[in-house]
Amino acid sequence: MVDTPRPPATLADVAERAGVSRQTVSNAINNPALLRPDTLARVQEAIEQLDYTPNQAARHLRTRSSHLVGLRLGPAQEFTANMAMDRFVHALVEASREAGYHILLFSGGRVAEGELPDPLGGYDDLLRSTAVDAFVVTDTYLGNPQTVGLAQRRAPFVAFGRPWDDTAASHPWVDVDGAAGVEAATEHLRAQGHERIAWLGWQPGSRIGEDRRAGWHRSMATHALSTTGLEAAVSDTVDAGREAAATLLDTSGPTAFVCASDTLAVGVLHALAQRGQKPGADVGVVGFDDSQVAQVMGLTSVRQPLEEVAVHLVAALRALLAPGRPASDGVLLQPSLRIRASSVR
Amino acid sequence: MVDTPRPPATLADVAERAGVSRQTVSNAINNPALLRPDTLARVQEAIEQLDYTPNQAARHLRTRSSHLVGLRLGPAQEFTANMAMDRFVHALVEASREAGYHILLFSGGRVAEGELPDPLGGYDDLLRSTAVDAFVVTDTYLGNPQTVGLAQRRAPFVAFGRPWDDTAASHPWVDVDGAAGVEAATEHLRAQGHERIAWLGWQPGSRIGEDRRAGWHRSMATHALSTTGLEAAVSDTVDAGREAAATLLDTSGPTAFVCASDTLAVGVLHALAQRGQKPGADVGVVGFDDSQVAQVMGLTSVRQPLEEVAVHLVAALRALLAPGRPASDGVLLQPSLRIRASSVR
DNA sequence: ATGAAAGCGCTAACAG
DNA sequence: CTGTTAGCGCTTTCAT
Repeated sequence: MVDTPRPPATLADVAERAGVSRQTVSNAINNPALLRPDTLARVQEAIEQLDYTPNQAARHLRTRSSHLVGLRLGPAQEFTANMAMDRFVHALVEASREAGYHILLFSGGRVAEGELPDPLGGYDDLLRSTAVDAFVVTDTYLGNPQTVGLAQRRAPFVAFGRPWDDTAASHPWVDVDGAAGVEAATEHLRAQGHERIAWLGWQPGSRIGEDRRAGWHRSMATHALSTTGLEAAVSDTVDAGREAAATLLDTSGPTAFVCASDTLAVGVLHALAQRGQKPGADVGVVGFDDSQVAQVMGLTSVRQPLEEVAVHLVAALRALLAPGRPASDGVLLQPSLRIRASSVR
Repeated sequence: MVDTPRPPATLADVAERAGVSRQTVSNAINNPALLRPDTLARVQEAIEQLDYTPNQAARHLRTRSSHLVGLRLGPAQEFTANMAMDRFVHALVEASREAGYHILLFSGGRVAEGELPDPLGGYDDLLRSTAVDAFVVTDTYLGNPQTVGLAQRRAPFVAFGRPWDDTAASHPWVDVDGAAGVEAATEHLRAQGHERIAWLGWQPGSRIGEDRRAGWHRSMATHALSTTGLEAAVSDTVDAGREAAATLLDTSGPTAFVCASDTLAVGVLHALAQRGQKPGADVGVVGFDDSQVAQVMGLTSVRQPLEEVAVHLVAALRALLAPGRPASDGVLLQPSLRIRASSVR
């Protein structure tokens, strides 16, 4: 009753069945145009009948290409980055599939208390063991030791995130224009009649944070609105956001908040609830990331086009791995604003 | 100035450098006990100097084991499942790493409007092409066509999720005792003095949903509390949860809600906000999944031990792929209750 | 304890 | 257009 799990068919099996040589079968798969139509048909029929699928390992060994792309899941990813990571991974898997690639997840390894994570942890082995063809690097917000390190090792990779201050960088990258997103958010609040629009951002040192703040500043300048006393820089937690919002409300009476993250925006919502003020009607609030939290709480938020990011990353990957390496380049995509109750009067 | 990217060292390179045969180097890596200490040391030194890492493709071809485990990311994952997926994937990657496995993500493929997704979409090719050694199957909540299908194909896999009604199932699985989690949640609300505790669940047809509901029912029975008029079954959205909660509050005056998901619990919070009632102080609310949303909104929630689930899954995987296949078995883990403001008076 | 030979399944290069 | 030859880097016999 037990149908013995026969070993999968090989090229040789197909060749024999179709009455051709192994090479011809190989061509039928990788270069069908080279075959005469009738031969091709015969081979394809044999493939069908034997339910043949090429052995990846053998192909990989021969062609030195695994069609695998490595993606490192950070050691206990930063909360903020985490909020959108899920969507990004989905998008990347989908985009890769269409290009014939699979995503290989790996971990940076556990980081001991008080130790800095090895920025290249895990990359090296995967690369040298020829387990992956290339990497997608996402955590460029840490500064960019990994892009530099990978470049030194001549590892093929594409980055989600600009090479901010590394002018020597010469790898392909895709990023989202955070400043433009925040600017649109600020414009939106202005259009709702707000003039005292506060910025709730992160502590200095994050290029991403500085970029987003710039969008607020630009918009305020455009409308000749004062920004003095209207900003705070805190760590990316709900509590920090709540406290900072409360202080700002007490000291300089903003009527709206633009935040560097949904997390901070939720903090603002908490502060408003504590004082019995209604988001939207009383005080406008906009977050960043369009996380599930924003969707569920009715929080207006800047949404990164992660699906598009993924498609561009995969396109860059293909170009990178194709024979004639074209010049590296960067792509900057525009986010969109998801307007919900928290910013509408 | 360009340091030519020399091809990685091979076994032969190491052998030559160490003055031994290739085979001895192979043994040094896979079976060090076979070597004389001094030979071993010499080989290891050569490995070090040449920065040698075994070529995965060659090893894979030879041993027929890729050390890759496939995980399918569902086509536009159900919202609920999604909320905890991120944490699970992290946990799985981490657990796999320690066992020398990597996670290969693949997509079920896009599902056309109105079409049912192919439950085995993507699995087959990966398996026959020897790209992965095994699978982790997560979406058993769909019923379990994939476990049945995979079993038929004799594909090695372990499941996160019980084989509910498939008594013939003989694969290893790990699951979380949802009923126990909900029971604990209900007990907690009872300890807070609540007697009219409502259940807000999903529409029938989901074994997971029925299981969770059973926990509520059991707890209510234990305390001889009536459940009549105290339950609603809706689809898993915030709006549906809000409406159902409002109706229940109007018709049968519950003082607390236990919900099948955080999504529904958020709906309850919305309903309370609309009537000016305070979660915790006025009406107790407990969700399920301990998602970011719960953490950020101060929602008490049942938390699945996903890290532990991952560890058990990987252990099962190792046993499955090891020579002497031990009998399959299941593991049922206990969730814990994360108590926050929404359930405390 | 070490070495020699064979071959996993495939494709690149060349020959016919 | 099709077939032959060779070899990717490794591990598994089987000798020594």
